[in-house]
Amino acid sequence: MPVTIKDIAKRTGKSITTVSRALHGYNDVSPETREMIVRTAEEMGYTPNLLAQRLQKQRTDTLGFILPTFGPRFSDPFFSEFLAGIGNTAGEYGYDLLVSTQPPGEKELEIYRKKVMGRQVDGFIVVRTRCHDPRIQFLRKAGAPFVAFGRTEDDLDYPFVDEDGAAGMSMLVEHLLKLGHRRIAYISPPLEYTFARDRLRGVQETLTAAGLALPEDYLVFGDLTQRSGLAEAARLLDLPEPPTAIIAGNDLMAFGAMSAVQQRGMQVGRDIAVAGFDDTPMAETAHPPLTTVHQPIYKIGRMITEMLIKIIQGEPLESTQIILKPQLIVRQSCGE
Amino acid sequence: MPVTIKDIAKRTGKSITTVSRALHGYNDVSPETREMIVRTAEEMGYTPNLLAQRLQKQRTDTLGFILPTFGPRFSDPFFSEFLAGIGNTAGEYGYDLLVSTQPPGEKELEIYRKKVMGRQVDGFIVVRTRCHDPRIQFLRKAGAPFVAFGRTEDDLDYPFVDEDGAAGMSMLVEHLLKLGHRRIAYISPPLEYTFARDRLRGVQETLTAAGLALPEDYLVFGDLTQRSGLAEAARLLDLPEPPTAIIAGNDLMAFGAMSAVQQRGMQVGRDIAVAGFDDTPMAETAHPPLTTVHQPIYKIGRMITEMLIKIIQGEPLESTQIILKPQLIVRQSCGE
DNA sequence: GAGGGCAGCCAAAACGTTTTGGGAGATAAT
DNA sequence: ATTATCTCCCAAAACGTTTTGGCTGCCCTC
Repeated sequence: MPVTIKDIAKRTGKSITTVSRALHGYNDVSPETREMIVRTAEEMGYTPNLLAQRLQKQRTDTLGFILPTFGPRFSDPFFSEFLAGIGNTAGEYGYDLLVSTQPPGEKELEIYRKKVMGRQVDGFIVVRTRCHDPRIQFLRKAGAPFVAFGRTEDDLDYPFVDEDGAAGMSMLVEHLLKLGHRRIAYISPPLEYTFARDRLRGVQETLTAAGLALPEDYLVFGDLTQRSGLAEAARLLDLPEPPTAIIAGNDLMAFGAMSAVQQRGMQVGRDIAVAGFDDTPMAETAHPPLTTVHQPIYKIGRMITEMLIKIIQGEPLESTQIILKPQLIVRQSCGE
Repeated sequence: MPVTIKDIAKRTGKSITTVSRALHGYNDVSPETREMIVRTAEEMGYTPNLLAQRLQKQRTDTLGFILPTFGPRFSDPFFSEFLAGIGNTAGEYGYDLLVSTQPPGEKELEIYRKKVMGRQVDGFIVVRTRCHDPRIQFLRKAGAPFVAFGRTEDDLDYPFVDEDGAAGMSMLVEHLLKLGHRRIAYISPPLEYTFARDRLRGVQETLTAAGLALPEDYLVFGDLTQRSGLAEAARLLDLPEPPTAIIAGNDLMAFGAMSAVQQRGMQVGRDIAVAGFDDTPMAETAHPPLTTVHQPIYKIGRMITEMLIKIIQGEPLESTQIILKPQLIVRQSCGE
């Protein structure tokens, strides 16, 4: 049996109220009584029952996060880092983190519903926003606090942090153009994701502005995994007129593309340029080091968590919609 | 105001008891009443308050998992996959997953204490066991259900799943010996981890059995990151008599080692062999594909979660201490 | 010596459930 | 006509807290 406040009351001969108030530092308890209560609490190894506290307080001090897993062998360095960001921040502010893993789809919304309406979490962190995201529509309607990583295409007013993916891609394409590339291909993430559209738009607009275009067979689609990056890059390389540069919509697919190039005995950075997006930790230590667009993933995790906590606590936010300017990281995978 | 069972009682004119029992399918409620109650509950958008349910039931239906993050840019594909395994399994069994991120150290135990004693979780999943692991000692003493991924060196009786790291390394070293390598170096994870000792032992014993030894300058230590794999491999390659094969204690460090080799203009698999351990998804799509020892990470996550849930529910386990036989995955990073 | 103010304490309600231990009324068995 | 057996229902306690709205003495002040 765990020891409760009632046990302490009995032991000290004080009332439940007094014990509770003593432990919380109210000033209507005499110093001696407080001291005695605190001491016995410690002696008896008292730990408050968080469930009871929360039920009473009507707050859970818990943040919800649903990790979009795709298939069993899910492994995305992006999310490890993001999770570290929100986990550490939540911990610092005294919040817990309730994580569910769920592929997008049918049951996804049901989880959000259950957690929110069952008052299991105070707020949600939503990632990988889709163009018309049912999760955001639901959370808005339910009046639940949340912050999203990424925008939707519906013109809704809700708090989010996002990176300017179009600008990032634009910088990347400019860089490749400057290096003399004219045949640039793009491996896009699925277009249901808003960030995928942004990035694609960045690629297309910049090419168009340079008097080029993104030919149909230079635009292929991967599912964000390394494996699909390899497969799609292979298809590009096997074209009658293969590209001289391949941009992938995220680092993971870029790594796959690098492997595809190398499998053909070519050298990345010399024979063909490969670039990614995200700047995951591996980009730096890959061979050759990957030219990519930096997203401060960990920091974004922190920002989003802090925003969410402020919203929950009713504090005002300086700005509710934040779009970060990307940064081009030039390494060796596109040559000099 | 969320709608409660009391509201339904008022609306239907039935008692709170009856509403609760109707919603839970007890058979002492007439079919008509039940039907009516269920209908109004739905109409009113009732969702049970999980906090209240849990307080009453004295069970949280929540599993705890503390993710050991090292530094802000934490990103370990191993844990993504493991997390997917436990997350999905927990979800299937109706359990929630409470995740904390915490570097090993001081405050670590405090978190375990708070979650367990505060009755916030029904049980814990412990990973990256250390030789004398204070977490395991604590959980045992507290009588909290838990299952560990990995053993300790204390001879304690507690449920765990582990892979036979020594056997795995043994197979790997045998493989390299068969390929003719005699100068084999090893990048070890920190020896505070039990798995690191196992793997090192496997390397040493197999080399010794072959009449070789692991010279002192061929044994270096990394911190499991790709970056440290690169740095340590660089040191090995700069030795007056560099090794012809480098084994890394995990895949991530092996990737770093591959980069170090390639940076020196050498070709992995031809000029020098590199091998890893874990068989993370990237091993297959790396260039060259990495020879490594397979750990069914996702499946282990599932197994551990299922074991923990059984323990919590008081069901008997077929076996409480499981040691999996490893599997050598030969790819191209060690040549033919 | 009445009144005010203060320090220190506490009973009871509340949070939203589930479960216990009945109890009323109808029907069936003796 | 009594007893037993159902069927359907419910009041109240319990889970472990926090908070509200007191109360009791004591000391001061006039």
